[in-house]
Amino acid sequence: MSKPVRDDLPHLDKAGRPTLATVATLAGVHPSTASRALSSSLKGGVRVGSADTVERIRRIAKELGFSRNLHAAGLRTQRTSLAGVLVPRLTDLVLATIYEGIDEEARHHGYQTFVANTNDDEAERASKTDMLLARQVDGIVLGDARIDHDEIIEQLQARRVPFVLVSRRSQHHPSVTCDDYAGGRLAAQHLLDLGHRRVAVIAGEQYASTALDRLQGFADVYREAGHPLAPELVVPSRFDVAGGRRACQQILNTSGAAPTGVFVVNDFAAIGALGTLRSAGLTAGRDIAVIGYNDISLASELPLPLSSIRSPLHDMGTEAMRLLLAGMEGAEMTSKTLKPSLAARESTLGISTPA
Amino acid sequence: MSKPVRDDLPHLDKAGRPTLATVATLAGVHPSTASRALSSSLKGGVRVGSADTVERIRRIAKELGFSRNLHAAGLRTQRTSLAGVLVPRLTDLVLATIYEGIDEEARHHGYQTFVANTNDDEAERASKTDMLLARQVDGIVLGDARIDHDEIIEQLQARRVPFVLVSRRSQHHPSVTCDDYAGGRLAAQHLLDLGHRRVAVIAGEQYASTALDRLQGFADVYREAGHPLAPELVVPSRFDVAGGRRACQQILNTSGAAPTGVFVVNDFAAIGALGTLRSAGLTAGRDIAVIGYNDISLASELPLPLSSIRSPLHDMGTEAMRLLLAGMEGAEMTSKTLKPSLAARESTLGISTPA
DNA sequence: TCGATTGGCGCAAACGATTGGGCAGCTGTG
DNA sequence: CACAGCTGCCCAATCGTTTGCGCCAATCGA
Repeated sequence: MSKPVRDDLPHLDKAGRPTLATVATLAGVHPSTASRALSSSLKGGVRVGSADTVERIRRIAKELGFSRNLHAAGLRTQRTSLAGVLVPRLTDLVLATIYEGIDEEARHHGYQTFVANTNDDEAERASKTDMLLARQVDGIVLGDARIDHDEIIEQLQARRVPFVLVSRRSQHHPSVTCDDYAGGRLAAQHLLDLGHRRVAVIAGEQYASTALDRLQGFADVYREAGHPLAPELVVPSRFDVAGGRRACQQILNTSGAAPTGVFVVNDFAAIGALGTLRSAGLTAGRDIAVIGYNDISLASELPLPLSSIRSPLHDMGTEAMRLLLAGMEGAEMTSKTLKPSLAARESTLGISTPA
Repeated sequence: MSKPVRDDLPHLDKAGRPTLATVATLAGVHPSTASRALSSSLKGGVRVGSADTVERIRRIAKELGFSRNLHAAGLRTQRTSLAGVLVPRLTDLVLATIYEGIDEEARHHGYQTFVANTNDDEAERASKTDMLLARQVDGIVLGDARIDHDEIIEQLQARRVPFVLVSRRSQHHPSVTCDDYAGGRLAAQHLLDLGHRRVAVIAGEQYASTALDRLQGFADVYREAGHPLAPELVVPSRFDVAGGRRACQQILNTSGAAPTGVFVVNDFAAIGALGTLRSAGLTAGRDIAVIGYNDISLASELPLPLSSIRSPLHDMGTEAMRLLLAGMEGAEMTSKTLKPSLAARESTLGISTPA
């Protein structure tokens, strides 16, 4: 990086770090000249000084370890190179992976991201959104949209802040999602092919389009095949391990014929379900088939490898950011849908004993 | 939140959002008065206007949905209320959990956090640090410190930026960590108590104090017990699932007597190891004991519940932020060490077949 | 009635960077 | 030699907010 800051320079800021004026003074030019010299690398060289002046300024800036105050620059230019990201929780690996995609793409385009958890809570969503706006973000990626009436989205529209939804869609707003309906159908067809006629669904949160669409696709396939789902075997749940555990318990407690297969709309919840089944003395893959959703990296490595629907999480993030970048430049924003695929493993195929 | 922005107001910013001047004009006062009225809630009411003026200004601000431009404010006050956080990767649940603790505590004290991944890569660490400094953060939490020579830390010291390490320690720098040495000893004592004499260690990255300390504690107990570790059974690894898988494969390939137990310094790597064992036809908990580290929420829910050393991740985050806050106020910073504990489960205790 | 005190606000200068406009000094041409 | 055109840089305004200083009017005491 750079040499330590010296203490005997002109125009240092209060933290003792060099400012543009420091560089300019040392180079014997006006701050405006220094500004142009340092930013001409970014913009096509219009109105930039002579080659040796530019060279000298750049060298001095580097020697000083100067880095421009992005807030001051943003104040002047009205652009912060900041994109806000709102997610339910970063400890949810699914969202963390999407976020990494978002951030990666943002950096490739000179943007930085500011991320915050909302815990799917309305009050938190509102306050975190306000926080992002107070930080003057140039645009927002929303990872926690609600399917129906979403106040936050309306706020953003009213304030004309460019935004894009990711993972979850909401009405006609621009979004990048995985085709959850198709994914639900994939899961259903897989279980159906294996001969499962009576199946349960651990259905996730009912305000999330992901959960709803996956269930819808799944239910449609079973209905079309002449085996409509039993309503008591479709139970909502949280998306985490504990949620899956509870929902699975509820299914096991249901009277009537036990299901031979379970579709869990989220891998973490599926792991919770596996835990419950184990506690109940059932072996997944033999006594009951279990298929999850998202195909997180753990799924294939579990002591009992979990069948799952793979969705391109990282790509969803990068695509979402790309769409937002387009939107911030005033382009039309058209939603994008990525394709899921099936990853069949022991939890549905049965247990293969290796040699 | 607030009403939509009107278009016919004075002094809107370029994005059409109201500024302090908008509020002031509508309230018929000078911007400085408005500033004082709106910030007196924060600071003990010195030099603040009459009660009804303040009231009127606050009401108008709320009606307009005014929120102050934090960058402009920071420019003036030289304090951004921003803390930077550097972590190896947010998709590592361990770091994500620590980060949540950090962020939570920060918000309680009116700070926001700006987080970035460094992938434990020196170049990325440098550029992300520069980025945080360009954003004028008031302090930094480093979650990716190197045990030995750490350039980033020296930079921060030279620039007099308050910082604190979390999870990993480095020399004498202020840090909040879990007592990894003690944790390593716990794991060793557990395996020793169960009768394992020949054990392997999947030892993690050798630049991280967490990995080194855990191994050291583990090795010490075995040495003291008269069963020093076989060097070929101690293999470094990445911290993720794939890293554990590879390291475990290497251990299985080792000539000589096979170990009866494995200590993996990280739960994700432990899950990878479980995958390898399963592929090799070995059943963890019966053929070989496996114990991980961190006790992530999944560990207890796995089809084969994983024994692990629990470390208070969330608390480490909050404590780290507390320490940083103290440091930012100029207080002395003294490192803190939290205590780990043992969570023994089937992967070491053996498989209990439920009724 | 008048001077001293004080409460309530306004004024203007910052903070650090950017940028349109403009002013020198140079070269080239007729 | 005069003038146009160009190059290379500076000037000053500006972004939105904060804050030391000081003004004005109201209140009080004598």
